[in-house]
Amino acid sequence: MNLRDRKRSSEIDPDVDSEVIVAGWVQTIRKKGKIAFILLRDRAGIVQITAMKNEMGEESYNALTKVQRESVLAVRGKVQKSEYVKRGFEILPEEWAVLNGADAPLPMGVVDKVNVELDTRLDNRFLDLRREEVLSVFALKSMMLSAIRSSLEGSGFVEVQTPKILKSGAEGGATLFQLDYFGEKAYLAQSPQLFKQILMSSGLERVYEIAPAFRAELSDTTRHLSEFTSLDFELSFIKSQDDVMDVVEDMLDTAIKAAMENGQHQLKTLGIDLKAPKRPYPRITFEEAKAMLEERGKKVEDDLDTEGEKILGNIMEEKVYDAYFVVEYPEAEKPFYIMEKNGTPWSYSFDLEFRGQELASGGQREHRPDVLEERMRKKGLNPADFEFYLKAFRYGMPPHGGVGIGVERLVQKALGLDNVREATLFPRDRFRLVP
RNA sequence: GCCCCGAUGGUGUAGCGGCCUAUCAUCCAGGCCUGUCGAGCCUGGGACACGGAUUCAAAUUCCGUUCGGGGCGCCA
Repeated sequence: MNLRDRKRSSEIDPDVDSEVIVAGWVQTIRKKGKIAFILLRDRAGIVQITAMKNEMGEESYNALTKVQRESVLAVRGKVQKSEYVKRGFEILPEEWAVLNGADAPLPMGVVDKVNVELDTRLDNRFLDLRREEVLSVFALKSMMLSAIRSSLEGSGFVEVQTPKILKSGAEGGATLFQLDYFGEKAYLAQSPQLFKQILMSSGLERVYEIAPAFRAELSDTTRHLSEFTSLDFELSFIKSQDDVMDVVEDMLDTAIKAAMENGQHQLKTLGIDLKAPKRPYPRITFEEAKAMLEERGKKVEDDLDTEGEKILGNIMEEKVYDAYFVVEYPEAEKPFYIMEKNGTPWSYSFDLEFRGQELASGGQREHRPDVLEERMRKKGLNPADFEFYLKAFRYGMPPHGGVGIGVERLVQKALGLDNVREATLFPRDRFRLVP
């Protein structure tokens, strides 16, 4: 039996194939005396192997029907049309081999009729991913990222990689993981922010990066991870932050439409009726948002809290807007690299909100070195610590802006998942470092 | 970092001081069945997180440890 000749379950055509080799995981064996039905699963689907004692001989039949669930099994056999089987055909085994047996009992059931808690699932992610609905999330994530890449490439963005081991962080250092770098203190990058901006000075004009970001926040919520995938981009020669939001909107729209188009099967598996958010995404100023919330009796101080975010999400949902921008936050709430709206307490910043949750944060950057240094001091930072960054601003830095988007949050919200960990293969959080 | 809550077979649970040699389902093992498809039926197997305390008696109450769950803050 040569496995190179194996057919994936979805490729078998009973009108054409008379004999096939299939291989996959044994999902269930329904033994019924002298006949047994084995459901063999591969990534593409499931085929039924029908084993008959009188055809195969007692010894082979007994051995085959004793194989443990989730073992890897290869079968060569006749393809036979059958009205008994849902797919219209079955495979009558002529030769079979267990490529790798599974221990029993399984640490968690793949098709058992009992719930499994997320924690148990994550401890046994390899088994969890054997479930079609779990795998579907990651197939859809891949489709969305692929669409985002083409969308950005089509708009003239260049993909870049920036260092994840840094001497200093983007905003000081409170949320950084510290590590030992040949005897010197170093940190894991919480964002590619400073490097994206340095690249604006290089003349690349438009760059994007899809890479991990690390946050040592002691957060323990359904929307935080210690390591997440950050989709960042930065573009030069913008007139205002509206130019950045335009790209974000196009990108999100493309990503969701790609999932709708290419992921129909997966969406059906998950039972999700995915719809692209209504465009254009409204752009509400912070002050307007504050007024809308206060109208509902919700006090707003300097920033939107989680409750405020959710209420605003509900208000916008009533107007059939799933996605919207909140723009011009108080500059005091925003990092040093954001441009102030001169003469006002506001800033040229925006958050992308999706059904009441922050998905992305961006804005126009301060590109004038003297103003930038002043802002750093205002935020309690020492410009001398950021010399490698400030240097790039002194020899020709174009006006620019950009954004950082949480990829797992995007997938979580788009697919309506309860927990961001569901959108992460091997999540890292405050309590989880393994697997 | 703060506030709540929880830990019972491999998995998911019932239990709320003595009626627990601990319930049910799933699972595993064995048996019956040649058309199953959440197969069915019969028999059997397997657990009170750890350490201490209270009590005649602790799965059950109390304290600590470890590990989880939800929320807040912070953020993507």
